Amino acid sequence: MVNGQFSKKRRVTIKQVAEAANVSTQTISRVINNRPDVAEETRERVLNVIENLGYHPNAVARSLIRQRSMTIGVVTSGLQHVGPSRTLRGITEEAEYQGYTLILKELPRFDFSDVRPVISTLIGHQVDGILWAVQEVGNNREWVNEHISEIHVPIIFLSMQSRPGLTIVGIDNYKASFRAVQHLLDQGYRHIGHISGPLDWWEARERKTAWKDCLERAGIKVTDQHSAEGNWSPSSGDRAMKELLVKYPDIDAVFSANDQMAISVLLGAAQAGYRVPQDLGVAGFDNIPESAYFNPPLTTVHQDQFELGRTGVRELIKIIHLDQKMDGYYEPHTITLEPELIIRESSIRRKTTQP
Amino acid sequence: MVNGQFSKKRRVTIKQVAEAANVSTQTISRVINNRPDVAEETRERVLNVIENLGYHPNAVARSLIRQRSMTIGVVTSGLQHVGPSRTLRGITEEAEYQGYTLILKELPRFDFSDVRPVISTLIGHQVDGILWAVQEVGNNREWVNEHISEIHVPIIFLSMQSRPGLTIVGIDNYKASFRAVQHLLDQGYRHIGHISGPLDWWEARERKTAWKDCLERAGIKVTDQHSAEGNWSPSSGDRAMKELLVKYPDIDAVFSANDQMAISVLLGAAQAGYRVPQDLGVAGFDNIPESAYFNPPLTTVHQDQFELGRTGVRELIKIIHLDQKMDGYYEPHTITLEPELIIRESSIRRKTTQP
DNA sequence: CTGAAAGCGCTAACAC
DNA sequence: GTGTTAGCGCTTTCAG
Repeated sequence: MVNGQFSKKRRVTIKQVAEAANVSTQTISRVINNRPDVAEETRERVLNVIENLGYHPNAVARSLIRQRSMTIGVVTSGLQHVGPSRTLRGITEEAEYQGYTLILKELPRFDFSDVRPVISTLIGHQVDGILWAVQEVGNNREWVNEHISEIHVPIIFLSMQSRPGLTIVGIDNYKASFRAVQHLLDQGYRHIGHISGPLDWWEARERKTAWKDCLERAGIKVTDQHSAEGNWSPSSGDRAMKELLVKYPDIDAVFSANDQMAISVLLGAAQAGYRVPQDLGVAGFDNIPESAYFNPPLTTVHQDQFELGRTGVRELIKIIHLDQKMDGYYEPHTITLEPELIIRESSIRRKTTQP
Repeated sequence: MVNGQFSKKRRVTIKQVAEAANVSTQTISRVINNRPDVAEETRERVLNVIENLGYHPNAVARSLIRQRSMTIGVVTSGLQHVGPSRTLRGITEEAEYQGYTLILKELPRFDFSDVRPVISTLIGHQVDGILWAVQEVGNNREWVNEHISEIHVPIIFLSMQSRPGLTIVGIDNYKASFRAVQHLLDQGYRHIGHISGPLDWWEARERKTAWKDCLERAGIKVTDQHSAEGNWSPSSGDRAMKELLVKYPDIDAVFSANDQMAISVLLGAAQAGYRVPQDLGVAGFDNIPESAYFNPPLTTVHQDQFELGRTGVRELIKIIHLDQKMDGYYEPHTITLEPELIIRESSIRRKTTQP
């Protein structure tokens, strides 16, 4: 019974096709694999039968005998956020392009650390490789030390701190943040506060450290009074902004660790009577599509998460191929993509006017 | 060679475990399937061996013999957008909860209609069911008429127009939009313009029709001058807003078909000297997290896409179970989730003040 | 160019 | 409680 009707139909097998076409299963196999050694006439007859019977080669049986599945396991988390889903978009596109099918697992939380069942499922499904597309949060990488040696398929990590023995694809959070803060300095802002992401996130720490380093290099002292911690959400940004306005009254600019919190900075500034960018410069991180239409349009860091996903898949497949050929030594390495600073109104200080 | 090192390790099979534990493969099978008919002592010994050898049951071989894979094929599109990815989040969670693994395919465009290879891949991978989580756009459902009968696994569609013979889970776009426009009327707005989504989208048409119907029921005449078409993006919202301000100078409210375009309405209004909500009421659709922090906070329709995904999986698995038991007749049906109107500042008209 | 035989890793059915 | 046999649907030899 299927889709409302009883369906006695069973799946069509290669054997049935063979019988219908009056050849052996071997010949069918040759046809569906586009082998050259089939008579043109036979091929056409077989293709016809395949079409008529609605035959789909059984990828499961094929994986079993070939010992490779043309399948990649993807582990992600937080798909409701824009970052992870843009990355996944890049992953699906590149995988499709390369003829790989994806098996998707989402962790319930970023800092979820009981990854054994997830890995077990993926390996059980005979994936040819694993793409770990979960940001490094808390101790959610601890399992790597213990279990990486048991994983006998190629694995690549996205967005994590570089460490020996692993292949990682990431974005240069530090350099990008440094550049954003430097831009605020260049515009004449001197009291630049920071709204960070949750500091158990590696990326949030990178961005915060860059902010601190950049200011200190400019001879500006940085204390705890100058930053507040959010959790990436607009509402946390709202709280952090209010906190910052209280504990850092001299503030004349904010570097927010993402755009969603930056929008609350803009709203909070308006409510507190600050004009942006005259009284308060604002810069964000992510370049979400809305950021160009914030009031005023937001200066931000564009990180190409789409490309991150694509690159991850591309590198993984390279390793899979090497692995399958069993030749050559493969050196784990870290690939870092360069984000770009997008300058918009929120940080362009007009000629200082006397209030 | 794996993860930087040559690895001679092959995958561990049930046979190797059996030899190491000095029992037959059958017993191993019993243990890994938690069958009761195994001596406690034997079970423990086997579990130990499994742990030591790092054995993972081969799901591929298992699917082959059991003729079911505990796998669901998910087809999606536009993961870079918030809607599809929130839906996917719901899908992954419910599937995980029910013990199903997902095979993910993303279509390159919403209106992509060459779906044969996608379906072929999924069926080839022996999925137990298919969840079609792509919105209805243009003629991207035409294939259903021709090919649905060839798909002999249960399939459920998300977010599409109800049609006989199919099981569909969707959100009541019409009712929700009607309610939003009614709310604007209740607040005293009378010249309510609409920025629609792209009209080849079924959902965009539903929202627009509801806007029109609601106004006409209130005795207000609606013409082409009163609406403009966007493509969901903030930049298209910006263009549409500018168009609307020109061709509908009396406008005193805007119902935007999504929040991303609504943000441009707010910015455009500010730039044109309209105060929101006094001079211009604004309502959106989606309730993205940022919308509560727009300036001013945005009245919008909350649609629970997360629940949409969960419900889709739940229904699909129900049908899969029915299908596998081969009993009872299953009546295709349409399930409609009710969105909720979230009223915020952007549409609450204060006591009318004389300018 | 085509076919026959063997087997991938697992489980259902049936012995014992 | 445990083992034996057969076979899921396909591809890989190897013959012809």
